[in-house]
Amino acid sequence: MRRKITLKDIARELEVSISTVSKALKNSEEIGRDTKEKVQAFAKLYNYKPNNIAVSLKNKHTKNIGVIIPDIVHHFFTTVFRGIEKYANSRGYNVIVCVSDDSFDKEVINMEMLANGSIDGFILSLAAETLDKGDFNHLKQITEQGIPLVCFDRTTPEVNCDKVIINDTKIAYDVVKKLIGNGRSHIALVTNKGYGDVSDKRAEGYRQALNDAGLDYNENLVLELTYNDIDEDAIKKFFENQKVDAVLCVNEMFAIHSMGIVQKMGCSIPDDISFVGFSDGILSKYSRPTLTTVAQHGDQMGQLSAQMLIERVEAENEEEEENETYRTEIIEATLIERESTIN
Amino acid sequence: MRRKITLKDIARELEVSISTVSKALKNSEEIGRDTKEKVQAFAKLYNYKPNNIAVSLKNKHTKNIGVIIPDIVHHFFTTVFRGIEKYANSRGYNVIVCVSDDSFDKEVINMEMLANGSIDGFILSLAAETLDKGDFNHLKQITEQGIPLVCFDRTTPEVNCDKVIINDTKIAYDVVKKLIGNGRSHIALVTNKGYGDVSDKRAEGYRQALNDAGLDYNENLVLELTYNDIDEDAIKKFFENQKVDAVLCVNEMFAIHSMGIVQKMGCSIPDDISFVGFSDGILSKYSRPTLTTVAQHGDQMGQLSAQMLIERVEAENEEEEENETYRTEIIEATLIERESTIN
DNA sequence: AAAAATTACGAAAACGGTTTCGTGTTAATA
DNA sequence: TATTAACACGAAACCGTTTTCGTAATTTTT
Repeated sequence: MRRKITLKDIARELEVSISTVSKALKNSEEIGRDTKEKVQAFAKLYNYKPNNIAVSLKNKHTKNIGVIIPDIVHHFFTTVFRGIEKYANSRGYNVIVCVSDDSFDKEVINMEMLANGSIDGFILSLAAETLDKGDFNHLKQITEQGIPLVCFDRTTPEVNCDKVIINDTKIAYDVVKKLIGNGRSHIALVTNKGYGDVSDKRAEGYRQALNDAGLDYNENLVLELTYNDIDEDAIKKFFENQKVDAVLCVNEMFAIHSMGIVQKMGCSIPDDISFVGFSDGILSKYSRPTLTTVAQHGDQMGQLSAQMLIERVEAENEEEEENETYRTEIIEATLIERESTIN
Repeated sequence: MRRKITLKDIARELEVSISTVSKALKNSEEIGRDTKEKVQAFAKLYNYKPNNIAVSLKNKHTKNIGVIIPDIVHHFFTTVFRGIEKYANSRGYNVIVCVSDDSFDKEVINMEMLANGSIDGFILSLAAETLDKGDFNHLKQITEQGIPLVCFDRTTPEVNCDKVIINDTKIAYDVVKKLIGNGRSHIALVTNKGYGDVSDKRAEGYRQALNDAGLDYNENLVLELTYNDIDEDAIKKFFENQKVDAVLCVNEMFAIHSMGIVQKMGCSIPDDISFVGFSDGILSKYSRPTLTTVAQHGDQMGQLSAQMLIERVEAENEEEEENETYRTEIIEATLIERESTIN
């Protein structure tokens, strides 16, 4: 087993000083032609590569970014992650991922683990439990320490940092408007039981669209479900008891389950009921009928998040003064129309 | 912005030496009661946490493991990753992910980036291009440097390292045997165009089962597709020209696409044709009909990989002598029967 | 009371780099 | 020829820890 070669080894072997070797490898003007060539040749021969850890310690940055997401087996987060990884890599950064499992405690622990020098900045999407709890002290601590933070999708107004979100309210509004335009008037909303921000915004858009069209907002047309434990009976009852001709679901899963159930009940999609979901995942493309859905452009979201983070990280390195004005970038969601709606 | 506090800061503030602080925080017997309490209280008050990078440099291990996978927006890899992350985290390790995008070059670059001190060991699944090319020098270099390596799923006999795979051949054999038992005799195989190992093993099981049942292996019953660019016309022609009453697909995508096409052709599933896929992903559960599929237990695979890696990493730390006998663990795949087959 | 042992701490090296500054040698200038 | 500038390199500090070893001061033992 050949251990990695260090500057010291090269210096000893070539009978020069460590600093000379270091400079020679950086092609410094300080070092003479011959010495440089000698050192570089030797380094190449023995495949010298600087030790990342040592460089990090010295330079006070790691070229690592920490990503904390609620779940990884989840199409949307996965696409965002790919965007992050792609951009980060292109800038020479590596990505450390931790999954919070939608747990507040895990989110806190993960952040603390990474905040002690392992990373230059964080990208995260809040755990459901954190959102429920409304406790964001761990995030505030991070930002107070001067560690850059970018939140995407599941964010909170309570913490000051860069954010990347989609225009949830508007797109939900547009979708419902469109359904109304298609002649639908009994439009249901299938949403998440009690956790905030994203679902709420979509619900808000839904409500506004109804309102603007002169339709009443009817609580009975709103079904709340739990993502990880979808209650099929509740769905069944809901559709048995309400007259519904279109459904907006805040995610793909709810849409797929609901579609399956109303189909079993003998309804035809989209003739009797139109369906629209959120987050254009793999199921939407392959369900029967295929599902009209709001694309959240996770890849783009990830890339943009990474870009914002890295910009801030590198700005911190250079300038002393910090720019305390945080940006909130909005990615335009787009509707992908498929068989589950009538155009 | 409160910068992170260091040992030096504490030492200065409390007018003791850095070593005393370090020892006091570790509850060393060397340090007197009073001093210890004073230091610990101060550290707690200012929320002192040791700098990971410095500790890594000193201790020669990072508590990071590098994971290199072909794709992250892919259910199987995603579940494996979750397993890795879960286990690693429980052992105090963090996970750095790089995606190779099935590209040889990216795989090499990513490994080199991480191999310079950033990680204690690798877990990887080979890029398709690497498998095609048959060039594994980058892996050999890694192991020669004494960096532990665990390969999962897409592995190669050419490199000596720990491996975690499923019993591809046997499960494919069993599945085909079962299809035959159900009275099917024109059994097709839909496989990957030209990349090795996993698909080949499944094909081998397919062949053996036919052979053992006295059925001829018929090349015309084997369809080769490209994962990222599925040729629907080819599928259509295939099923038009061959009499087929059961299909084994080496992945879920191929199965879903094929099912859709034969359904459009007027075939009934499973009455006319049974379908079985590999890797129990999200589509299998929600397709119509639901798809019988081989579960690869990605989560378990990930956990086991992480466990094997960490064991080796920590063994390296302690003992001087290395254990050069590598293990290959086999995860038992299981068939999940759904509507696409007759039981 | 002298010798030995213990206690409690500090100095310093080490991990592997980067970078500033100083200096001896040669080349250019006055 | 004396002075200055340019060149080529090395010493040493530094990043933030851990850890070995040395040593005053105190306590215990003879």
